Amino acid sequence: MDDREVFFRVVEANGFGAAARRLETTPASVSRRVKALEQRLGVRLLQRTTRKLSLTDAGERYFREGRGLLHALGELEQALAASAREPEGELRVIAPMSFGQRRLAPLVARFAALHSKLRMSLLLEDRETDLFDEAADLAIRIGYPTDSSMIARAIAPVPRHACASPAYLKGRGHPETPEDLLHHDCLHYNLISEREEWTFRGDDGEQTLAIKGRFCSNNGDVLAEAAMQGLGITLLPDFIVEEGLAAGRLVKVLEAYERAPMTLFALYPSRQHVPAKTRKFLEYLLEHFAASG
Amino acid sequence: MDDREVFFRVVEANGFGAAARRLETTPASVSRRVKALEQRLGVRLLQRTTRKLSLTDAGERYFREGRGLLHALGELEQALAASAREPEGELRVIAPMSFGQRRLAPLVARFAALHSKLRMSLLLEDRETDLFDEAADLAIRIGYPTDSSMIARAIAPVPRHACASPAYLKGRGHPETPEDLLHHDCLHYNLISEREEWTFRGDDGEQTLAIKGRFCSNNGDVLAEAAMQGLGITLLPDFIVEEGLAAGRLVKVLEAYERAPMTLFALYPSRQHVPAKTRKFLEYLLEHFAASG
DNA sequence: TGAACTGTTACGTCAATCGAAATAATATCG
DNA sequence: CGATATTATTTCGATTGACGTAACAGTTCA
Repeated sequence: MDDREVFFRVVEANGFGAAARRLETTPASVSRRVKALEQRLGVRLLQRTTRKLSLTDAGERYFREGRGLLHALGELEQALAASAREPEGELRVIAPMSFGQRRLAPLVARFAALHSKLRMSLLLEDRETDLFDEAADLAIRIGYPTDSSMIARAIAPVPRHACASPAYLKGRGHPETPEDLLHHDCLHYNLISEREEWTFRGDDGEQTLAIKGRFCSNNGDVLAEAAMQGLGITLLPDFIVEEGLAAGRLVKVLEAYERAPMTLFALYPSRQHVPAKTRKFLEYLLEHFAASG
Repeated sequence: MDDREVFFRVVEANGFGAAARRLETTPASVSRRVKALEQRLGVRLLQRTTRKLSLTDAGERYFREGRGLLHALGELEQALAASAREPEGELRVIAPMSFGQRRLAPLVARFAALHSKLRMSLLLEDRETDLFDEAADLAIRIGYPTDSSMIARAIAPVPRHACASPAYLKGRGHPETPEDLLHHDCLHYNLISEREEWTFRGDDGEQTLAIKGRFCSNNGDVLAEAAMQGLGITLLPDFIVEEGLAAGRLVKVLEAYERAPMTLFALYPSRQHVPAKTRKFLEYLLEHFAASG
């Protein structure tokens, strides 16, 4: 409690004892606080006998003008604290392009609809962006967390499938085991990992293959499109290839093998005092992806 | 130093270390203060890496709006402290009627002329007034201090003379010794002391006489006038009787005897944090009465 | 005159705060 | 690419400061 606040309460309560009761402390403490304030200002604020109390000129002015200022400051601080509880202001989210367009955008729109005080901004970029540079609150990533100064919160596993176009498979043959991929053109996604390696697990154990190919991109849709054009085999999240699969333009391969786990992550700056907007959005994401499997 | 101030300085200096240097403290302390403030508000204000520093939404708003408020509060406090140094506002002085009219009024006027920011109020009352009731800063008294909760500052001795009118002395005779007064009508001033006693000191030692008379008043001019009308002998300050003496309407008696000391006092509430207006006026009074003997 | 009330002071205790140094993390420079 | 310098944070021991209790002083009211 600020000394100033104590003084104002003494004036309001018109007495040290009364102020002490309202502040839930002792008259001794109140007396000391007022004394300390007077010492600091070098001005006597209250003229006091044991029985009567009156403001000096300085005290009168301090009460009249200072109280409003301190009160405004308190209001401001309370508003800030409230902003930590109720989402408001702007929530800036960074996400990969494909995932952002297909999965995040509808969620973001619905979340924004839930919180009228909140403005949302969804930045889709297929590169590792700095949360500071973009002044973003949250980054959605698929793969593995790399930035050690951020908190990485796993949201959901990302199912993937290896696929290719029917035409490609007709020409190059169906791979039946992971090793068969070594003789295929593989379309590599170069945002998540620099190493061109795919990992599969089947009945015969886990295998990591240094795949090769003639085409790579940092955009899943581009890879999917390349696959549909017959450029090779891709290993992409289901949400990217599901359209192509449904349309028959892509066919799953090596379905019997479990693909290396990929995870949908949210990265945010710190674990202490996460703003409500960020926290609530995270909860919303978790809820949604838990429900949708 | 307020935690808030520390935070604002960090933002201004754009760094904890830089802020620490300006505040003449350690980065450790600054870090703790900011952390404490964030804890108190429940909001993270600064997003910090070891290298970069950026304001959160809350921090931005707090800095933008809060800084002005705290600054205004600081300005106000500084102005109050200054008011303790330079006389301003209203200075309310209580004084006895006769002394106020004859001696104080010109001084008050001249003092007010010296300080343009000061308004002066001179209340003349021949009774023991409460400084609180009158909201006064200073009371001038002649005699002895009685109110123990006030500081009594002696300003100057008050010379007095016993006088009577020539007519009275012609009819009742000149008193040659203090004891002679027991057979005279004495005009008593009943503001200063309730006891009707006068004290004289001569070659033969000190004598206190329980005087008696048929007339008393709480106003010196009334007593002087009564004396001039031949009602008896008065013992009054020189500033009251000097006109009558000069005009020959009063004559001094018992001049060889030293009268009991009376003193001009100033009473004010407390010794700590005396406002500049009060302090300066006291100094002015002391200076003047030291010069005029 | 005594009882009840009010603000202040004294004092022992305990927690908050401080500075110094160690630590962790990250730009920058060779 | 690795070493260094810079920056924020944490730890630790010591000190300072704040608190409540209780005694005190002065004032009002019955």
